[in-house]
Amino acid sequence: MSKAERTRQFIIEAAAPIINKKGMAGTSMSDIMEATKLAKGGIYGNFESKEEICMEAFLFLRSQLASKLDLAVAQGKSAQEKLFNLLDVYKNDQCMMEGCPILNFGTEADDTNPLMKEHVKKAAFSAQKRYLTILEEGIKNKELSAYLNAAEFSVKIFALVEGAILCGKIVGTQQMDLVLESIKNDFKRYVI
Amino acid sequence: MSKAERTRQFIIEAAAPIINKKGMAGTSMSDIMEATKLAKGGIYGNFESKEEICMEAFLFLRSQLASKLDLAVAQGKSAQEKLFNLLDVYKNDQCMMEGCPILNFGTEADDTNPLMKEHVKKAAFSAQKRYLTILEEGIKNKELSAYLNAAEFSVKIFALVEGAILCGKIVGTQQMDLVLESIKNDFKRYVI
DNA sequence: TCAATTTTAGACCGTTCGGTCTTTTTTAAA
DNA sequence: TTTAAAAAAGACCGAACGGTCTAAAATTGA
Repeated sequence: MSKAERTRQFIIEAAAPIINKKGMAGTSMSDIMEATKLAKGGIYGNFESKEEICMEAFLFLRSQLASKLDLAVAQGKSAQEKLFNLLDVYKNDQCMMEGCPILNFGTEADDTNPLMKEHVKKAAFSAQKRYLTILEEGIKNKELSAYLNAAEFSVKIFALVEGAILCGKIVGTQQMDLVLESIKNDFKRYVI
Repeated sequence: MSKAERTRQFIIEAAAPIINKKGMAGTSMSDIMEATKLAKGGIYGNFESKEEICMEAFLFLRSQLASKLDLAVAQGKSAQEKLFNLLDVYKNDQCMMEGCPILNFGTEADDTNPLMKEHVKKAAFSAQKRYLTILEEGIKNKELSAYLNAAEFSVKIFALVEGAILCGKIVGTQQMDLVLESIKNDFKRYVI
């Protein structure tokens, strides 16, 4: 890994939480300069534009979150454990309190940035896919009722989780926890 | 209504959809000047700052949406009709496609603008309250099971609706419709 | 260790930002 | 219709914006 590659990665990781918090339009290059303690040249030597940094920041946040979620899922032995572990990441991980990048970047990019929107769309699909896999395996293993429509339910869980995060940001964590709990209750209806 | 009051209102209504779409940070005064065909002086004679315009824009969008929802609810005769009418506003009203102001302003304001956050919080509460009233009346009228926890379910509906809107923006309207339908199915479980 | 190369600093660029202020125009009461 | 008051125009402001470029510094292979 060359110096430039390391610096590039360092910039991405320093900028990502700021952009996630303040938004793409709301984050200035000087914010990123301050966070990295780098001068203009140090940054623009590694990136073409602020937009490129925003892209990479999103991809970084997305894969960072994906890793945490995948790990949580992997540690569950049953479908229920897998799903509940996953939901508990949202509930407990304070690093997550900056907010879900899908929610943050998605609401900002949808009308302004088609390329970013496409990346967010992919991220949403893979989040849904993660739910889907848990549910389908649960059905296959006879843990869950075959009457469960896994495809639909995975989208519903996704919507509930994103809605829960919004509740958490705006109203407070009690509401977020309440919604996350309701997902668990919905799920339990299908446990055999 | 004085000239100034009319102009003020005109600016708010012209700026609101732009701010809702591009975000507060992403909308510039020149965007607003272009939309209103007014010069700087015409705008700053009626507002102290861009932030004030953003505030008023949010309050306008919020009350505009509230009116539509309240009307839809009022036209329903049963609890089920009321709720379904409400959900159909989100499903059908293309004016709504700009996105829910609670979602748009909420994700941007949460870390940056405490006053705005407070207004969004109030809006979220009153949205939940609208669901709550429908549910509580439904229980009182023996349309809905007394076992329904109206307070919790109203928060869950709120989260699902906001999640549905996000799905609609990022992935597509089919997913939004799917989630909105799932709310109806959840609700039906409590219909007596 | 040294020289070629890569990487970073930071002065600099034009543009756009939000906001002010004086002048002109429009409004509206007499 | 006149005139005092209110409202809008648009030139102007300093600051901050994203981005460039050259010179200095740090890295790296020999």
